Amino acid sequence: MNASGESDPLALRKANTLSTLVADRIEQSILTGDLEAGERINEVTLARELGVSRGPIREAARLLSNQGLVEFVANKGAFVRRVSRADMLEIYDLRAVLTGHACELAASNNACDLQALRTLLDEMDAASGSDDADAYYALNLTFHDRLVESSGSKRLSTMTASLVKEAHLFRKLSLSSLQDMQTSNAEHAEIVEAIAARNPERARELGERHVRAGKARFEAAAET
Amino acid sequence: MNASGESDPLALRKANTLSTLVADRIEQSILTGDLEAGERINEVTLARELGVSRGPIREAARLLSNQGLVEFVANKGAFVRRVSRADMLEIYDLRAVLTGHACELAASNNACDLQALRTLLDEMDAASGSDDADAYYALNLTFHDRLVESSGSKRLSTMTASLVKEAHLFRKLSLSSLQDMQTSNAEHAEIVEAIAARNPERARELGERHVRAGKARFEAAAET
DNA sequence: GAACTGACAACTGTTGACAGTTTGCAATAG
DNA sequence: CTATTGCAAACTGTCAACAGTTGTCAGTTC
Repeated sequence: MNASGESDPLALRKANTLSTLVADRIEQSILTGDLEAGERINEVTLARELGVSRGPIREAARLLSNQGLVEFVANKGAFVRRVSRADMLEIYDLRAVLTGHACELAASNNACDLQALRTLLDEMDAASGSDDADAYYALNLTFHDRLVESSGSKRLSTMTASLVKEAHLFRKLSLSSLQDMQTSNAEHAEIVEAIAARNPERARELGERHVRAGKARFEAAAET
Repeated sequence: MNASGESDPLALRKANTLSTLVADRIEQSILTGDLEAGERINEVTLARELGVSRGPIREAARLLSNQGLVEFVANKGAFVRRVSRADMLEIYDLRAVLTGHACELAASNNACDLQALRTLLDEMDAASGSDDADAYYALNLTFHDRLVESSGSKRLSTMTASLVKEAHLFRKLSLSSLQDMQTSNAEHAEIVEAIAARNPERARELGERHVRAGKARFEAAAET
């Protein structure tokens, strides 16, 4: 609501720099679809809109560029990344491999919060029980987030997060039939089990297979 | 007045923006050790040195920050990333997984330039034959580069490149005994063979194991 | 009527200046 | 002699103005 952000941002300005806040803002605009894929990010317009100068905007855009959300063209500016179907398949493959690795590490670690993961499993069951695809979708995201985080590898987390964000840019269809949700969550449960059982190989295999299954679902749904 | 800037940069300015050139320059300074790990990047000094203003410097730093070479602290500036031994192990694990994936893809693709890879194998053999660790090191880098590129996945390439650059920051020891070079290149050859034989599973397994072996060599050498 | 030319408008790239924060040093109190 | 406080220099964060580029559109020519 604060187009020229007042109370909240000002408090944060002590820790975070303006560029960071602007970056968050742009990121949100992109992920909510407020800024469409392929659209140019007009610096002066955005600067006026947010009540800052162009400097922080440019820095924020640079920050997002290496995260894969934004693309730069010299003398033409920053464009919201356009993600093709081929990109999506590539992203799924990478996520599969990284998720598998994360699960392997999580199964070897002591630092995995199984309780939290199991709670999310239950909540996702509830969501699919009431056929609430939106809720399931959100829970699924946080589940995968937690899963990767429990690997203990920060790099792995940021890599995955970046890929997930990029995947968001492909908006054609959000999938999730009732059937899909149920099988997906069954796979989740198996993964958590393997981690709890301290079986790294199996955890890896299941984690990788789960994302590959997601890729298959995507491919099936995106058949045109 | 560009301290050691010549005619070349001016020609490139048409295509690339100043920020990009500055970023390349900084990256080089970091990788050659000109800028030491943990050192702060002084904006005004660097700006004066390169004959540009602070804007491009800041943007370049932002560009490098998401590449893992530079770290930002609010109101304190940009620091050359400090890479610990634990970081190195984490990086090795990730590289192992990604390299495995790259090999798998390369074995499934038609777009793999086997000829180039084999040439590199020979050159590395020659380098280890004359016990030239530096040459081997450089060749090894390009070999892995080519290998990952032949996966056809651009994202995979940039991810790996980023990790490799980060690993460069850990300078303690460059490893490579004669023995290491020979075994390492034998592994390379096996990988190329598997790719040529169109055996994705084996290629993946070998690629992953090769980097893991590198990790083991690193651990053995870094024992203090 | 179609193709080319040249100016104009909109935007990005870059710069130099201003404001706020951090840090090190020096003076002072205990 | 040590600890604390206050100041000043250095540096980063931000801004507003200038310079160069790109794309468009009217005018001209064939």
